[in-house]
Amino acid sequence: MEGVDKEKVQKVIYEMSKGSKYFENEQRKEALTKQKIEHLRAQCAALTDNDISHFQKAAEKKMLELEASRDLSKIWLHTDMDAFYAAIETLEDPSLKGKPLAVGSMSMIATASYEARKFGVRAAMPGFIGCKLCPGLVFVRPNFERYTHYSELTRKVFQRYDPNFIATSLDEAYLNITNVCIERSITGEEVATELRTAIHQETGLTCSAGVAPNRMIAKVCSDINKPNGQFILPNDREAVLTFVSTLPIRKIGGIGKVTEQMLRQVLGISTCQEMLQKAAFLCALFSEGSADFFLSVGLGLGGTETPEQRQRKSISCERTFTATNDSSLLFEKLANLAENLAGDLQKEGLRGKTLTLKLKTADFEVRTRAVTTRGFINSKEDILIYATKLLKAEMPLSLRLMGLRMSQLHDEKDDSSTSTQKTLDIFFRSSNNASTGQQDFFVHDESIFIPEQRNLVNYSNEGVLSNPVIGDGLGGVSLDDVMNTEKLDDLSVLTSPEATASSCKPGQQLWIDGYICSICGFELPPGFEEERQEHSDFHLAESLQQEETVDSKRTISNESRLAERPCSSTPTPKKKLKSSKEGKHIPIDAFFTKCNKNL
DNA sequence: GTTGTTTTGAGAG
DNA sequence: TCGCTCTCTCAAAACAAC
Repeated sequence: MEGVDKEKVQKVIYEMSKGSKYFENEQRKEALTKQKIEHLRAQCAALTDNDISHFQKAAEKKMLELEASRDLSKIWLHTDMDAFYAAIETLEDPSLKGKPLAVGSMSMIATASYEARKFGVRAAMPGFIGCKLCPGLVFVRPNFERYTHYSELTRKVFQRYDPNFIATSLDEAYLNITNVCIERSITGEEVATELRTAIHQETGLTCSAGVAPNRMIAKVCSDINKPNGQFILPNDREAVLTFVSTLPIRKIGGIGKVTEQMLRQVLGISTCQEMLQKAAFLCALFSEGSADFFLSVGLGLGGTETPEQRQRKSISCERTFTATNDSSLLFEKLANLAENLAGDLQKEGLRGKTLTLKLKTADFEVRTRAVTTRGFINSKEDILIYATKLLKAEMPLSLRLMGLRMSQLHDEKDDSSTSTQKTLDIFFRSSNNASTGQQDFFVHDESIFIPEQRNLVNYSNEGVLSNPVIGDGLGGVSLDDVMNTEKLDDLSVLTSPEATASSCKPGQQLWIDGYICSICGFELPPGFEEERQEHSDFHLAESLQQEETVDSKRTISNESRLAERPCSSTPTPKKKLKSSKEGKHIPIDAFFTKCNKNL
């Protein structure tokens, strides 16, 4: 921003931050970045002339390929609303007009008005620093319903120019205006002017626009004449190359503070064009994907086709709070998060397999710990079981943020769920579920089939349930249960040897209808005598093993229980390799292959 | 033993 | 007194397949 005393702003930010835990963490992160830079420098120095010549050839080949893919036939427009949240608040309350305004709180500013920006106040800045920079700063709490309403109004306008426009946030969108330009014989510039006028008429808000042959450049262009302006780059190769020749790499979406530092300090790259000059080194030092991206940037290439609508890959929630090491408070917050996440999953009809616990310590260190469950889950109770295990493994610690994310999603509406029918363990489990009502925690044979659950089954409690049947994924686990280690570990009774042994007496094994195993539901027609015998032996061995281990398991101390970690999570140090028996998942297909071979 | 794939944690944007 | 949500990438470890 012009007129901002950047030095003064930097000094205020430094003075306000130094000595804080946040600041210390930032320094830690900077040290890590320096390490990365040193590592890259060493790699660079180790390159021989031969290496460089090899990578130069590879880079030239890649650049030719990329150049061949250049498409100048499309016209893309990027729009960005000006200080969107602040502008809406001013529109709704005209008394705010002309005042330095921050939408957010003392903790964090989401958007600042242009009057506030003159003082150096900006988005993603803590409110208390904003106050210091601009003593008269007016704060307004965010009102997302309001912003969504206005966003919808802008989208109605976008729709008229490109029905398949790509909204990247409430206030930004990409429009492919090629057809509009052709059909109405007008230029991209005329479309941009018309669209911005329409937005203003229909919302009372202003926006900026950029027009270019691809999305990457269009986004850069929309920032050039902000606020309430536009910039048009013609669909001409030379114009594009001239444009990027002096363009600082930091202007490109995807190149942030760390990448900028690495490219500048290791290879001396600061403009997009310099990417091409150092192409061989980019290919030598970075992964293929990264190198391709950097070279595309150097050539001014970007997306020109409207991408297919992507499916959601994860769903999460997280909350920041006053740092605490009070475990009861932390588990209470965890329960709230589990409830929120379950609600969101159920609202969208989704279930997930991988649960990730995110933690931010009082020192701002961020950790994630994940567990992959055997089946798809979405109930608060199931989520809480796994989340609690993950959190317990990290205790004790002082936290200021916790979050839960579910990934490897599966749409409930799509019940084909082929992925759950791939392995014997799931096969066995599902057949047992049918008779017991259990879903995710039934263990037929802990040592073979369910390594993730070993922390649940390695020790059973004194009180073994006479009836192992528990409803939908251990429903009804209360906060008290979660808080109480003993109670939580009582869950092991679900998978206790007694619980399963009672249903696994080999002598009672019957082939229902002549081919369905009454214990696990596995189907083996008469004629597969050898396999049927093998199958019976398996259940016999299983039963004997369980009986043998019952007593020893009961004697395991509480200490060893606490030392257990969720097996699928990967805390530091990484989990040990399991023995083949412990960790082996036997693909059901493989079993059938074997059967066929024996025919 | 080698190679390819998946999982996990970390971090960028 | 420094947020929330989501996607993507990378490296290393774990694991499967040959």
